[in-house]
Amino acid sequence: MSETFRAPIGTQDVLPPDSHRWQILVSTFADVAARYGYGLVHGPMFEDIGVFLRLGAGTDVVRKEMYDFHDKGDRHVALRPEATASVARAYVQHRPVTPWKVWCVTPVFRYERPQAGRLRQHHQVDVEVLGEADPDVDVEVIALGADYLAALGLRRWRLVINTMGTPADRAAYARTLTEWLRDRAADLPAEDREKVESHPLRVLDSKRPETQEVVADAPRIADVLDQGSRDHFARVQEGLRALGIPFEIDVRLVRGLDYYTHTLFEFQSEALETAQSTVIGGGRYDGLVEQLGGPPTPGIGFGSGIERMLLACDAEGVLPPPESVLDVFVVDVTGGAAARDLAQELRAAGLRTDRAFGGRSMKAQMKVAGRSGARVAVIVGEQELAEGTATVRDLRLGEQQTVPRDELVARVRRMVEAE
RNA sequence: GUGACCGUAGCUCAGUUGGCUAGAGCGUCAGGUUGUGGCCCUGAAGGUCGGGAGUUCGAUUCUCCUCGGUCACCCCA
Repeated sequence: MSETFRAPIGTQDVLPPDSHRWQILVSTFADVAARYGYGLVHGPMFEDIGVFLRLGAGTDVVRKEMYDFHDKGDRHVALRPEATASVARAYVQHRPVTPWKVWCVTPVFRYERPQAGRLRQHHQVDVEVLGEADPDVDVEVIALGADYLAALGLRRWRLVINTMGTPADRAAYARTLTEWLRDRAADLPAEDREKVESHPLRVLDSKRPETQEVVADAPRIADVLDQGSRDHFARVQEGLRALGIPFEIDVRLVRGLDYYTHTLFEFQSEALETAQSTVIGGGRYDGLVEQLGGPPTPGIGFGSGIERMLLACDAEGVLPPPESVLDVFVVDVTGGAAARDLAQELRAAGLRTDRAFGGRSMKAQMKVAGRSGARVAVIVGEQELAEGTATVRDLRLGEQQTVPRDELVARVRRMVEAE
């Protein structure tokens, strides 16, 4: 009977004033995306599960982390485990003119064990460009990410890039690597040994030191890339250098989604002490649209976790302290009708206004007014009510004056605007 | 999915070698003024000591299970 509930494991409520910080991130991202000419897209938070299965059977996100279920019409659907597949599906469905440059904000669901910087429902801002294979697009997308970090005021991060080449390059490399690893499997920890046949690339970026020792002189992807892939990657590096965006190449950077081709990149916060430090991650996915039933269409994009970016912002102390969300607070000890009417009048004039309810004492109402952060209190007592006036108090200076009602809005506005 | 640590009021935490009505600070609410906040003083509300089972004369304190939290692995934003 008195059972209580909490937010589900790995989810969180975002309440004021913290929700304000969210808005800062999203609006900052929106500004940057607009500066690059990207349009906003909204889409369903769930899709036919087939959309996500195209991410690849070797992907944990698909294999074991999906929130999937059968709806009342027995359709097998899944909550978004990432944004790219949904956007690609929308592209196939609507066939917009290319290059299609879009961004979105979306919740993302993954059935994982939560830890610092990782949730079962988190939120991402995301950009995607479909229909353009030019390596300059890779550069633009990465530059957009760097500008986002800069706009937030973050300085302690590094950009790591790598290339997977074409799907053929990738497959060839995986074969080469498997063969090479087979001979050394005995030296690998059991967890990584299991991946030799199934996901050889994942052995490369294992965190285990024993594995890193073995893999140190493994064959490199660069050794199998075709000329086109080499040229593409070279052009990306050239672009980043030209734009003054510092980066490092990490030949062991793999990333978990199977659909990546050519350029892969991650922005990692160096201010975060946690194990999860990637704040932006993405790459090119030239085969994905085709796998979703569309025409051969190149694509590239990245996702950036809002919660994790907030952790990075905290670690660098870059977000401004929350400012007051109110201009005026109306105190009325004559029954509340005056507060009701004056508050609406002030709001109609564009002033951010709140009031006390419940007919509390003036002292109690003043306390709420003080706590509200409003610059001005408008006070109506029996005296003001009788003479058609209101008392206007500057809560910061502690000075007040009684003015006729028809001068109220103008007076309050002047005080709010005054420094 | 695996492992470690943790679980006392809304929040941050005391506490008892197992034993009378479980405490503090902050917060909330009400007073200290006849119409006034931020400081100060007083008081009040608020906890089945996460839940269940066991050991015991007796458990918030010991054991087990479970749920939840945190962090790490895995994986990823």
